[in-house]
Amino acid sequence: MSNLADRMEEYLKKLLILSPSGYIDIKRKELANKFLCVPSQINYVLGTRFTLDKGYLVESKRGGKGYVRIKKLQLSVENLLSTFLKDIVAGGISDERARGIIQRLYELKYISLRESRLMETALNALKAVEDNTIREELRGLLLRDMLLLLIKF
Amino acid sequence: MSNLADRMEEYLKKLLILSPSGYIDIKRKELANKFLCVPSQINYVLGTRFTLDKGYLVESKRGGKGYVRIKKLQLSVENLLSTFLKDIVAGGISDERARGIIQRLYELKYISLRESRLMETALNALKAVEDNTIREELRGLLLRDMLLLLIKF
DNA sequence: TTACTAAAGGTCAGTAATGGTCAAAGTCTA
DNA sequence: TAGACTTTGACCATTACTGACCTTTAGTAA
Repeated sequence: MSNLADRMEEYLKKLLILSPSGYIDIKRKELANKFLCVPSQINYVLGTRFTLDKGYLVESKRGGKGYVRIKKLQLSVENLLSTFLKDIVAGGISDERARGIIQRLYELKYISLRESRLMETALNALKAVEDNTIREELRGLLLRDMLLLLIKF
Repeated sequence: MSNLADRMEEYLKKLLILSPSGYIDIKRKELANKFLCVPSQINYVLGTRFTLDKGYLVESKRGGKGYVRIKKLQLSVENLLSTFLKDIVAGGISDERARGIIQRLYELKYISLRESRLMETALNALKAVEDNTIREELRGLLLRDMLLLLIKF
């Protein structure tokens, strides 16, 4: 029922959980063979599911003895928040980045699923704002205030 | 008496009753084929028969392996919410009324303190929007989407 | 060293597979 | 027959997947 990309994502995340080192090394071609697809499909999955915003770091090496390494980042909530707040205060913030932040906070159990969805919904509503610049600013404001609030409670 | 839309409604409701999970997943195109109509007819049926007011929630995903999920809600607080929703959809909503709704939901223990604050914070951020009319609209959108979200989770 | 080769992995544009929207046309019904 | 409800179809948006072509690296023969 589910598609290739979803199954591959699930597979890789399972491997990550089982890995004591916190990262996994894979061979692009081997994985493609295992899932009966072209190698570039791996990049699609990595590019859509294992982004930095979602808390993953992907490194790779080409050529002989090449590999793709997927690492799950472990950051403390404090670091996360202060980094993000700095970014935000500096100006606006992209929609993608904002969502990444929310996702991370959820993974860190700092906010509940419902809270994370509420925040995402608030971001969504901003799509209705016509002006690009204003929207970015508003998004920054919104996210900052919500984060500050979460710190308080 | 028995037009396409009615027959399709009946069919889907039958499926829902038979589904242990409380929801069903369908393929828009397949269903259209089964009923010998254009795909958009499915959207018409969903939009007229499976609305929130009637206790249904519809979610979907596009692209390969996409789907349309229809969920039957267990009514209770949902009733209350849909009442609020009707008000909101009618146009914008005042800041006061918005806060009133949030307060009410908190009192009913439908949302936590933290959740209520998050929602209020989101409303606050809108103060930065200059244009009065746009602000009202945006507030309506925002609150509506957040309430819809709460129903889902 | 140098140059060549094989073995990786990366990019990107194109295609396929879905579902969504909206307005116009058709059909019923009070 | 006006207004409400249905149905259709053209056009749009999103997500997944593929393949041709490109870049990098390790190994090795000269």
